[in-house]
Order: sequence, then C-alpha cells, then structure tokens
Amino acid sequence: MTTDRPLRADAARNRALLLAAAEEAFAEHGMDASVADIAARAGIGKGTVFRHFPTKDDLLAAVMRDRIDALTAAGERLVEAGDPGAALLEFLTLAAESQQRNDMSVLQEAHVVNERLAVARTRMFVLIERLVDRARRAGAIRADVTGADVVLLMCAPGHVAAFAPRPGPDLWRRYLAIIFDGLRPAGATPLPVDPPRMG
Amino acid sequence: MTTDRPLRADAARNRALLLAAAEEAFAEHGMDASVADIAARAGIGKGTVFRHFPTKDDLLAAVMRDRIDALTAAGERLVEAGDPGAALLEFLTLAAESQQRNDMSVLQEAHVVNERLAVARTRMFVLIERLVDRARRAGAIRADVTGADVVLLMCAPGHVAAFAPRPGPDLWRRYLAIIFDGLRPAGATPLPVDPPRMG
Amino acid sequence: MTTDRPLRADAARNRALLLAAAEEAFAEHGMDASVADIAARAGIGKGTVFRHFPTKDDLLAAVMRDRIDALTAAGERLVEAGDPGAALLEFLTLAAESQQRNDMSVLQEAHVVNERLAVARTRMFVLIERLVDRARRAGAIRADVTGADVVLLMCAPGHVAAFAPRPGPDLWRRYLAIIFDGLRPAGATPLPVDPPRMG
Amino acid sequence: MTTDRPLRADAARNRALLLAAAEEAFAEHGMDASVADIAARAGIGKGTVFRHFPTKDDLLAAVMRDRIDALTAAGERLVEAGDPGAALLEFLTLAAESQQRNDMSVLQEAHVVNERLAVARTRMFVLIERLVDRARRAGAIRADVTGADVVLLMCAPGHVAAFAPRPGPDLWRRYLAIIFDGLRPAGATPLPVDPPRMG
DNA sequence: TATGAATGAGCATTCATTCAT
DNA sequence: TATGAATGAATGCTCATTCAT
Repeated sequence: MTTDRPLRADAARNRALLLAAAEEAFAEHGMDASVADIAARAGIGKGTVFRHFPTKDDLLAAVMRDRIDALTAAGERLVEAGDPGAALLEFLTLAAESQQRNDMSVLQEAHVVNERLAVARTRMFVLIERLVDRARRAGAIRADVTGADVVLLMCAPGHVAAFAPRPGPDLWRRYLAIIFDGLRPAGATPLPVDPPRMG
Repeated sequence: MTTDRPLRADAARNRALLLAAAEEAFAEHGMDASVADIAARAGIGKGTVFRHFPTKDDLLAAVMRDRIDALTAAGERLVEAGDPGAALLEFLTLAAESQQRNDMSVLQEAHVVNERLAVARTRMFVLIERLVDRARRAGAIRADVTGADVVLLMCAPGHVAAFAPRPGPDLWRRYLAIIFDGLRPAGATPLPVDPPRMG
Repeated sequence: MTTDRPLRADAARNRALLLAAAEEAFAEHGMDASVADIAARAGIGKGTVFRHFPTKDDLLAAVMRDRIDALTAAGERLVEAGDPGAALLEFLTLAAESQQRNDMSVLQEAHVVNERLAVARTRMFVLIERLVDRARRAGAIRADVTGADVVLLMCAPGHVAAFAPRPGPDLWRRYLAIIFDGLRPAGATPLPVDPPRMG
Repeated sequence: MTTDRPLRADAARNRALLLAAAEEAFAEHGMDASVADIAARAGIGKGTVFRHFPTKDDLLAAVMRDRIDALTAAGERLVEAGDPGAALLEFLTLAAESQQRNDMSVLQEAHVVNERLAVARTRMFVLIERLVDRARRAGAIRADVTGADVVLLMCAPGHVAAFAPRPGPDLWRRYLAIIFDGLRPAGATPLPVDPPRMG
C-alpha cells in the first residue's frame, strides 16, 4: 500500500492533482468536503482517490503533511537567520499565510493523525522549539514562553480573523501582531498555568 | 408559534435535558452531532427534539443563545465594576470558562444564525464594546484595539488550549494571559491592518 | 367507543367542526392531509380528534359517510320525480357537484372502508339501482347499462375535469354531458364486457 | 449530467429493473410508493436508485415518460391508418391498456413534471389532436369535441373500472365503449361548457 | 490501472398514535 | 374530557467505501 516505490509518471501526476484538489476542497469545506467533489476537482475518478489513499482521513493527513513539510522547510532557513525575534515572527507569518489557504485545525479530529503525519508534525515541533529557544535567549520573547506555547498559538491569528463576518484577506496580520506583542517581554505579566507538553 | 407561553412541567424538564444534551454533543462533535445522539443523551425520543426545535439549526441556535445570554448577563454586572481593566479581563475569563464547556465557533456556519440568536449576539457585542471602551479610556488596554477585536479574540484562549494533546482544564488561562498582555499598552507595536466591522 | 349515545353538546359541536375541517383538508390534500392540520383547522386539539375517531381512516370514513348520506337523501327525492331520465341526470349532477368539493375516490384505498361506511354505500347503491332501473324502463338510457355501471361512472366527470391544467369550476358538466350521452340509447354500440357486480 | 452516453451493461440492466419495479410500485401505491420498496423490488440498493435518478420525482417522471413515449409511438402509426374513427378508438384502447398497468394520474401532482416529461407529454397531445381532427372531419366523432377533451377522457375508462371492487382485467373496455359512444355524433346533445385549453 | 456503478449505514425530518396532565 | 407533549417507525436522500468492468 504505502510502499515508497516511485510511482508511475501518470500516477504521480494524478497524486499531485489529487492533493491540490483536496487542499482546496478541505480549505473550503473542512472535513465535510466530499470525496466525490475532490475527485471531480482533480479530474479523476472516485475510485482512483481510494487507490492513492485508503481512506478520506489518509488523504487529509497527506494534505496536512505536505503543508507541514513545506512550512518546516521554510522554517529551517529562518532558524539560521540573523535576528532571532524577527525569524520567529516571520515563521509565524508564514504559518498564518499557509493556514489562510487551508485550516490545519481539522488535525484535532484525532482519527486523522496517522503515523507519517505524526512524524512530520514532530519535526515541525522540534524546529519551532529551536526558533523559540533562540528568540528567548536573544530576549525577543519573554522567558516563560515555550515552544509548545508557540505551537498552540500558531493557528490562532487565522482562526481569530476567520470569525469576522467578512474578513479581509490580511486581517490575521492584526491578530498575529497582538498575539506576538503578548509574547514579548515588555509588560509581560506572570503566566498562571504551566506550559503544556506536546506529543 | 414562538409564543412564550409557560411550558408544562414535564415539557420544561425535557427542554432543559435536551439543551444540556445538545450543549454536550455540539461541544464534542460540532454541527456533526446527530439529533439521534442528542435525543439519546437527553433520554427523550427523537421526535421530541423536533417538537421543541423545528430544525437542528434552531436547536444549536438555542444552545448558543442561552450561553450568550448568560455571558451577557454576567458582563452587565462587570461593566459597572471598579477597575475597568480588571473588569474586561474578568469578562474574558468568564467567556473562556463558558467556552470550555461548549465551543461557540460553530456559529460561523452561517445557516445557524436565526433572528433571536442574532439579537442576543448583538446585545453581547454592544456590552463588549462598552467594556472595551471603558478599559481603553482607563488606559488598561492599548488605544488601537476595538470592541470588535475583543469579540474575535474572545474564543482564542479556549481554541488555543484545545489544540494541546491532553490539555489541562485550566490551560486556557495561560493563553488568555498572553493574549491579554498583547492587548495592554505596555510594549505595544503598531497594528498593520484596520480593525474589522462586526455585523 | 362507537356507542350511539347522544354526545354532550360541546362534544357534538366539536365533532361537527372536526368533520367540516376534515372534509376541507381531505379535499385539498387527499389522504395526505395530516391530522395535525385537521385539528388546527377545527380549532381543537389533536388528541380530541382521536377521541372522536380512533384512527385517521375512521375520520375519513365518517366524512365520506356524511357525503354519501347527503347524496342518498337528495336522490331519494329524485327517485319519485317525474322524468326518470332527467332524475338520473340530476342525481349524477348532484354527485359531481358534491365530488367537486371532496373527491370520493380515496375510498378505493381499501383500509378506509369500515362497516358503517359500507352500510351507507350500499344504501346509495340501492338507490342508484332504482334510479337506473326507472330510467332504463323509460327508455332514457340504454338497455345494457346497469346500476353498477352508473355507480362506477359517477365520479368520472369530476376526475376527468380535474386532469385539466386549470379546470374551470364547471368543466365537469362538459364530461358529464358526454358520458351521459354515452349512456343514452341513441347510437349505442354493443358493450364488449359484462357489467361488474358491486359489493 | 444528463448526457446520453451509453450506460455500462450492468448499469443499463439495473436501470431497466429499476424502471420496471418503479412502474409496478407507483401503479400500486401512487406517489406513496417508497424508494426503499422500489429498490427492493428491483433487487438493487437504495443508493443505486438515486444514482440513476436524483430524486423520486425524477424516477416517476422517467416512468411516465417511457409510457407516454411508447404510447405516442404506437399512435404515430395509427394516425396514417385507414379508418379515422377506428384509429382513434384503437389509440384509446392502447392508452387504457397501458394505464391498466400504471395509472398516469399521478401526473397531476405538479412537482413531478420535469422538462423532459413535459416535452413528451406535449408530443402526445399534438398526436392526439391530429387523431381527433381526422376523426372529426370523417364524421366519426361529434363536431364539438376537441383534442383536449380526448386527452382528459383518455384515462377515464381505466379509472372507472378500477373503482369496481374486483374488476375483471377487461372491464375498462366496457367503459371505453360507453364513453366513446358519448363521443359519437349519433344522439349527441349540446355540451354545456367550453372545452379546456391544455398547457 | 482507472473508472464509476453499487452499496447500505446514517441523517434530518414527518406524522399517526399514545398518554400524562 | 380536552389537550398537546412524547414517541418511534418510516421516508427521501447523502456519502465513504467496495468492486465489477
């Protein structure tokens, strides 16, 4: 099933079309996007969807994994950049932009998380930890904030903006700014609860 | 139809059981909670659900309205309280506690919002505006933050905490603290986008 | 249940209201008229409907019986009238007028026919037999037509007219005229099949 | 959607089974026939019904269309036949035979009539008009009878016969004969109401 | 291998009928 | 006695998944 043998050229093309279509459909309708709709958008048969991914959940997981991997890759470049605080902010900006296109919060529906997705997610968590540690050491963010905090807060700007009745396409930037201000050392008040452990 | 004639004793009891069951089920599964499940949780027949609420949407709207009304009522008391900043923070605390029990974000699915719910929501928005104005005038929060911002941010602590794999029951307090720090004047950076207009 | 003890005054009034409402509702929606609708039209509770008639079928049967009885009563007067042919035609006219208000064909749905209805129907059949015999003997209708034929044909004008897209309120008279011409001796061709036996 | 691409062999077989089952079920229970029952009679799954016809109404419309088309095709042959009066009578005979198997009167429930059905129906109406005109010009039927009259009367023999408690399979022939006698010029009395306009 | 036809569990909703008030 | 609240079987329809072509 999930052997990593290289796909035939047309199969690879179909897989790409399928993932793109699925990303679009999941972005629009969340988990309620129908397999039939996704197949139609991809211009392939419904059966072919299931040839590539044994369940709809697996398809969603693959979409998520791709997005997480892309974000992680972008983050890897930032982790070496000059200003640690700016690097973290830039990473969160990229994350929000990515989420603008496709909400990752479906991930909470536990059944979605298969092993390969978990691996990608962990890799991203580790990267975020590094970005946060660097920023903290540089004094760009408050001392009592952890990588796990940032992981959880990452989706908030997108979600908050999405609540607006007719959100402008950049509204999330407003809330990212507010939340990032909350992460800065200036004027920080003590946090009342211990940070969570991820994983 | 919607006359507010007092219900028979048993009907009132069923209505309460139903709303409690619905609150629980919607909290767990969002709009995907099934009417059959809700009826079973309430220990009543499926048909009885529809006697009380003509559609599932109406049931959800009623659940939401109850919660919004309770929150608004609590807020009305705070709006006259001593410290404007503390009052706003207390309101947001109550909101997050309430959301802990039942996520309001389903409200985004537009079809849910019937007229009575819209009225309740507007009343709450007006209250929040007053709380925010007072806090702003008192210098407890930054000048560039509006009531609409707070409305949108209100659910964020709950959502952020819910992303954690095994969130402690008070984890949201941590993120409310961070976000509220982001609303304080100290160390505020300029906001890049105009605030949204609600309604 | 169906004891013939005289009803209390208000119960009798309710029964009359109920029958009128039911006649109206059945005329509009046939057997699909809902008990709730009928009760509402009558201004009484749904439970009261079932106190008067144990099932919806029984209610329909009662409506039918009333109409059949009224028609039979009118026919009794005609059976002694001067011109036998005119009397039969007049009876069929009354029948069609009555059907204009409420289609009797639901009667075909066998479950509807309870005993009391059957009695009323038989009484009407006997009357029709007499009207037909008289008309036949007077040469007003052809010799090979029986009372049973007329019983079956009785509803046809109303049905035929009802098929028209926007039937005028008197269209059935056109088809009654045609069918009655078919019953006249003039130009009659032999009938290919034996007449049915009623009951 | 409605492309007329040839169906796969098994799909075509299922479609035929489905239409036959639907014809039977609609004949027995009218529009109240349940989709589940139809599917069971056809020996296919409920979902398959909806794959072939998006709604129950569409299924009924298809059944009707098939019958109307078959009848129209048969009529086309008659319209060129020798004796115009015999041709019309033969057509009405075919129509009644066809109705014996499946009552067309459900067509009155307006929602059933989709566009393709309307086209088929209009085609049949035009054909009937031609048959009637020819018969009228030949003096086989009275001068004051129109195509629309015949359209409306077409179902009457079947309906009338169906009212009989245990109708013989040929009873309708008796009433077709009577009604057709009513259409003949011999002994015709003037018609009291204008003919309807179809469509 | 790709397709889309078939499947059936699941869903929201209706309604005749029963029963507590 | 009259009411209308409660019930649950039944209905039309959807959709992830399986399987014959």
